[in-house]
Amino acid sequence: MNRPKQPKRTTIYDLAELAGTSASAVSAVLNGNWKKRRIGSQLAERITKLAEEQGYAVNMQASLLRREKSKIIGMIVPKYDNRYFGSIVETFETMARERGLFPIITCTRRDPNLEIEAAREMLSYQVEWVVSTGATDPDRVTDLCAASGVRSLNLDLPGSKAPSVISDNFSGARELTRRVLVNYERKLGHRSPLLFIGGRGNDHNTSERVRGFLAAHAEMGIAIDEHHILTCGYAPEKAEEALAAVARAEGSVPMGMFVNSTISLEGVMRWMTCSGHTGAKAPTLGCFDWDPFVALLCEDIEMVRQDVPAMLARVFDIIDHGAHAGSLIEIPPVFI
Amino acid sequence: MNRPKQPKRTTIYDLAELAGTSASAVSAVLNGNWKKRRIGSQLAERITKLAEEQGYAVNMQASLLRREKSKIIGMIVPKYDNRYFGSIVETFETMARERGLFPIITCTRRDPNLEIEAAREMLSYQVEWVVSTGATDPDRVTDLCAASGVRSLNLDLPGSKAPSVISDNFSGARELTRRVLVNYERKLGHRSPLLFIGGRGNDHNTSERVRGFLAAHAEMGIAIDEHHILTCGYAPEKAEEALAAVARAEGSVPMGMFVNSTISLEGVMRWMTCSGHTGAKAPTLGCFDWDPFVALLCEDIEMVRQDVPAMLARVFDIIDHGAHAGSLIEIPPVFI
DNA sequence: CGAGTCTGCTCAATCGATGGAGCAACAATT
DNA sequence: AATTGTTGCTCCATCGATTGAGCAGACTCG
Repeated sequence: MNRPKQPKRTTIYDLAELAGTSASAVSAVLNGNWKKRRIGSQLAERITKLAEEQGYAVNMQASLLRREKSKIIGMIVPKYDNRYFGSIVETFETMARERGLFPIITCTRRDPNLEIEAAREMLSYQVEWVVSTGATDPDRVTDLCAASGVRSLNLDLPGSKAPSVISDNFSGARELTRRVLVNYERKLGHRSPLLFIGGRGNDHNTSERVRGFLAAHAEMGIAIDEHHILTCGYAPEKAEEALAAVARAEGSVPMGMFVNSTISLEGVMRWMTCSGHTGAKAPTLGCFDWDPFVALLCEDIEMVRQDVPAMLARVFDIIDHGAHAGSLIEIPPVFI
Repeated sequence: MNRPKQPKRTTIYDLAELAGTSASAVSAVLNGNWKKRRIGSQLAERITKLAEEQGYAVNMQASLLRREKSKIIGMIVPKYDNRYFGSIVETFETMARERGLFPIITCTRRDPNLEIEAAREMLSYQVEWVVSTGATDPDRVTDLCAASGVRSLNLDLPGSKAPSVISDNFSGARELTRRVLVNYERKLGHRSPLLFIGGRGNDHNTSERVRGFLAAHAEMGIAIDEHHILTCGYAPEKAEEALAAVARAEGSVPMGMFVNSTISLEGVMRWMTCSGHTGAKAPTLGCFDWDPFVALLCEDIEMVRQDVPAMLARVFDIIDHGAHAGSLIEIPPVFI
């Protein structure tokens, strides 16, 4: 730093004074429409240089207050603790920036109140769009946004009042179940129904995956034990406890499982480790989600990878070109 | 929605008109200092109810423009693809909110230009602090911020011009190395030097970890092969290639390794899988970072977990109470 | 030469919220 | 009755950038 530290930030008025010109000329030059405003190129250059020297940065608050569009886009996301949401956020940020939008992301830790709180805060920042990812109650967010004339959009979990982009849970789950059933038969020499674990029974994704799970069993003529559909929630502890409970009640646990997310898988694996179901005694697994370490380290698991790039491409397609309020776009997940 | 959709957002002027009062009364009521401004409680209540009914949300742009402090705090983060950065971001968000700060987070994908670009953008939004996490060139960010009178702070990787909060890499690496050396001896019946892989040779964390790695070897009287310190970068592919290159050149690879991050570990495991170093032939591993699936699935690995809550506690301690510009705070990582 | 056009700029209102200053109206005190 | 104090509000300048309107001066053309 060769300049004395400013007590206040440099403004266009400071630059105008330094350049011996007016604030509006400075503004026009710095936001690029000086040609339209017929500012001479010499003056433009002088102002640009001065701005650089002074380390000038627009005051967005002032700029946005005056402008009609904020170019800010908000995203609500439940957690950062798995690859799926991580890549959603990273892709979202990148794609938003490519379009000249400024992304604001808030993690709501699966707390419905925080979701609303976060949405409200985003509205205060004049966001143009709110993307609710995996929201517990997306329609409430949509209502809140609509009341302020802000458009919204659901990702991962659908809502009824805004367009939704989600994975094709039914087809993905059916295919995943098929594969696990085949693996199971190959390994143990006989057919047997799988156990479904993880997720919330009343969320769309989980119920669609259960439907796919049941369809695959039906296709292969395998009867299912309804007690083995454990939609116990997403937290690892829940899955761990649910399996332990089944083991306690029935003396054993099915040796083939459909796990609804990597988060639940963490609980399943904890249970496997604690109860000694490892190595040869490890169950045949399928997981509706992907993690690189599991893919590398786990012998007997089939993973579906949700197609995050395709999902976000659709999200921005809707942002750029619109969609019907209740439309549901289902993106096929990828098998590796 | 029982109200017609507003073409424009509700402002305090709209509310003032509806309540038959002035905008300043509305403002005073809604930002909570109506007692100081001697607004009657009946009017206050009426305004509050109206605001609720109309779904009013302050225009932060206008509010911040007028106020002296923005209460916005920025964080730059390299990636969202591992648990370490994920929990940094999640903890940061939570702690910022607890203090009434609004967090803005940008992922720079380890691109030095994006780091500067992101910092510049944050300055435009009048952030009060910028936290550079794992930044390639943190001092450049600090300079940029200082030129606008904005304070900054480094996390994970230190800089020389702003206070830095990092892991105690030396002690952590020394202890981790000791443990892996012991595990190796227990498993194979003899002592042998480990291979170090991952990270950038010229970054502070990596060089400190190498120092700890060497110290542990020296303590135990084990000589090291300098060719086996592979600071090949962070990307998984780099680690994979580096190991393949050693195998090609020397015919084999040391059966004990110190891996510098989970990202590099991903590459190491890919190499292990591809080259058949699994099961009994798997190397004894240590990883300076933690991942739940690795911890559960990998037999022969020792992991250090960086103490994210403690690190962020110190970060906010500095934000709340200050620290010297160049101070370096080292947080001991946790062994599980 | 005067009217019209073009160039290069400045003026001033504006966005919405905030807060210092001030003004009625009424109560309390001397 | 005159003064002082209190309550409950309103007025208006302000934050910094943007933009429609407008104004000199130079240049063009019939």
